Amino acid sequence: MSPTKPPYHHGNLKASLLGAAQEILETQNQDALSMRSLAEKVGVSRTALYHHFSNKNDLLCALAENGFSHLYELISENKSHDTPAEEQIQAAIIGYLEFSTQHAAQYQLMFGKTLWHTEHETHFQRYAKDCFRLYVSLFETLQDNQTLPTDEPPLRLAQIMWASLHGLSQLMNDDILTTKEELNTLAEHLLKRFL
Amino acid sequence: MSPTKPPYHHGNLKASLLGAAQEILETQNQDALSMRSLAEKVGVSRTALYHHFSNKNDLLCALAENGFSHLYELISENKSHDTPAEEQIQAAIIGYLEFSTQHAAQYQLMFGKTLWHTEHETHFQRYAKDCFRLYVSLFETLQDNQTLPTDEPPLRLAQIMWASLHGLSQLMNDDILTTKEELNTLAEHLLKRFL
DNA sequence: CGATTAATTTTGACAGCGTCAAGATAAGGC
DNA sequence: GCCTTATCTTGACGCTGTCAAAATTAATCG
Repeated sequence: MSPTKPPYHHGNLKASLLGAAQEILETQNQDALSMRSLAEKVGVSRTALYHHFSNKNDLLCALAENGFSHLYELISENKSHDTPAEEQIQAAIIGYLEFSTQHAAQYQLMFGKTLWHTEHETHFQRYAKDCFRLYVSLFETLQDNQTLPTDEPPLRLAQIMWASLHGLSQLMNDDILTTKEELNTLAEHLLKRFL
Repeated sequence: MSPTKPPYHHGNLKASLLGAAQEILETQNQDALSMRSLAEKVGVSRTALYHHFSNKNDLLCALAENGFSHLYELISENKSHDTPAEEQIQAAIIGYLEFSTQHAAQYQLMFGKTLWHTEHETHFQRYAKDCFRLYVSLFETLQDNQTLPTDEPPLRLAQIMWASLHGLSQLMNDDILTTKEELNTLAEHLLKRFL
């Protein structure tokens, strides 16, 4: 019947689950995402999920990792472009804030304590750190360009910038900052402070 | 027997509950704080709490408000002291980070989406905003002192500073920044960037 | 093609959660 | 001392994540 007929049992459940979960995150908030509601949305029984994710935390990790891969591409794009250096960092800031505010629930997940407070380093955490390393290298490039001051190591610059962007994102997503305009002017001031 | 004997039924449950809840937040994390476990810890039945807090959210608001009052005093102290202006802002930064990292779970609560994403403005939110206003006035004073540059309105300065501190706090509390030393050096760099 | 193995999904169950309704208890005001 | 009112308990409901065991289906091998 359908062009992409599910091959067996349900079909490729894992992908469907991730897609449906993402959709819940986009349209509702994080605690609307329960294993049971997700199962129902996809049309399988409550425990079918546990053959593809060992537990809820595992599923959340996968979703968060998708988020970091999104961020990874965003940073990559900015690096490869042949745009002026000053616009590059501007684009990085704007891009970051757009991502964090347009995918608020997913962003919350990516930086939430749930996935970071673990005994051993997880695959997800390694991926996230790779993402941050790429971010640091962007700052390195911009220092070589003389776009950014070189009085501090690129790691420090990147850390402070990330922390500031993270703080702004959180305040925005938690409705403590109220308007998008407020966010934009703050982003501008932040940029000015760095150049 | 005891010098402060509980006057009736259980005693002053509300205060006991807040105390016990605070203790859970200090020693464990936020999701260890359940209405039922709290009731058991204090020695009453599950639903006794609902005569003092209309629901769990209400209890969390009270805890978060305590946190803001802590922050409020912290800022007040810095303002009243006759210390040099430059040390004032340094103390404000250090004090903020110390509070946010030493009371991580409570801090999470204070800025978590749960308490901020509401239909109408709550008492808790009004209190928090008062706290922020005091913070802004600190920046105002420091601009009058010529300690801080006056090219931007104090509100913007305060917002960016708060966002940066908030971001640092979150990264630290979520174990994304790993060491206290890293936090301290970042705080120094942040201060340098503002002066 | 048929039988066996392996992957997948379901049903049933358990403990924990927040919270409502109804009843029990005890304190304070008259 | 009675009555009102505040306080607390027991019972219950629906929700959650997750385990064990059974059932179903696909893949594989002879």
